[in-house]
Amino acid sequence: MRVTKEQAARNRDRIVEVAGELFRRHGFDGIGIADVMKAAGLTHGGFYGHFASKEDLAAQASAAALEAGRARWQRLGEKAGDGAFSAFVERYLSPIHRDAPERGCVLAALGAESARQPGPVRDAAASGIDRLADVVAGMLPAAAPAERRRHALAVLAQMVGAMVLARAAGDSELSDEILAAARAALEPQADRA
Amino acid sequence: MRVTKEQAARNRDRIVEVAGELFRRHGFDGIGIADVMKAAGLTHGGFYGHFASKEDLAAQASAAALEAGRARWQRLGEKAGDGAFSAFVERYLSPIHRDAPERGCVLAALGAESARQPGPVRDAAASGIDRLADVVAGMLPAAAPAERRRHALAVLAQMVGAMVLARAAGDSELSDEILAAARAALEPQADRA
DNA sequence: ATTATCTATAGATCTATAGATAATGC
DNA sequence: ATTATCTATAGATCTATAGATAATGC
Repeated sequence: MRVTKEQAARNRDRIVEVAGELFRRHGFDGIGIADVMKAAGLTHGGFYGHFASKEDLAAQASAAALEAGRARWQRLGEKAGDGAFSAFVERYLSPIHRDAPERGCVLAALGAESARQPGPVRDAAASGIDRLADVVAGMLPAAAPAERRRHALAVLAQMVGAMVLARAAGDSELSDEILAAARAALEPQADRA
Repeated sequence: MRVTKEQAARNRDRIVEVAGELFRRHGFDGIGIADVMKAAGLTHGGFYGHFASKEDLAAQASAAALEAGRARWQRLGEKAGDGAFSAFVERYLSPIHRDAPERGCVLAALGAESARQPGPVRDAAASGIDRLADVVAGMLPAAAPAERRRHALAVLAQMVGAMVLARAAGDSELSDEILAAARAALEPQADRA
């Protein structure tokens, strides 16, 4: 039953990864330790060798998924050059993102719930917002730093809110309408003063 | 133990009301039937005389709280006249709203979770978004109906997203920064073409 | 010998129901 | 007699732990 130290480390990483997906899809309270471990191909009892508690896992899974998202957005921005902001808006506000929350933005999937979680989970969310705002700011037209920061936070809010509402609207026509409305509001801002 | 028909109806309304508050504060999965009934001053077992299931209560509490919010926003708009949009933005994006989710916007508190709930709860959320967009549209500068609708949905998304992020950011400085950034982005739109 | 994982379970909590109780409303 | 509410509990689920197992790593 025992595995190598390297395999144990891989198992741990895998738990964090599948937990990130399952929490995003079902919410922190919608998934138990047993579900996570089963999805990772391990047994329930093995969990506490890797993590102190469910809260501990929630904090680590949040932080890891937020950082993975930030890195992906940054790569997208670097690849798209001048069109970075438009490419980002198109990608974020797509039906594909809406329909796959488990691989999408942590803030849209778990933002409201994170606010109710204990310290470490909240801290991960707050730090994630801060770093994502920096990435967005890098895609915006040149401006004074303070204005750029404000603009980035406002953009981030609009995208997260549009995704939350589009998902709440289910598979109705309204859902597509919300995504289109936010895209229409955001895209002109790619070359705003 | 038995009460009058009128009192029983009041009890039922009270259950819906306190459930709306408790769900907004703790999430659908963060509150049990026993908690709701205790807050309403009744016992656990009495619940199923009023509702078919927890899901049934969640749908009714969502619909009632969304409608109460819509009515309040509409009254605010009528009272503020030309300054309706600004007044609405100021009120919605206030620290007071952020710190009292149990009396605040259902979409910001439960939007992401509603998306994962069964049919009736989701339907209530979708219908709520639709009606709230109408109220917001009524506060916006005159324009072609289709453009007004798009604009209203984009505004709603930005406000809901800002509130979700401000709550996730906890009581950090970042939280106030997010609210201020969204206010700065929204208020010029009161007299946009 | 150490330790990563597994089996099994304790203890708490949650939804839902069954049956008793007692006051309303015919 | 009807019925709104209460007491009590069944059955499921969830977090966390204890002790056993077996393979690694000294």
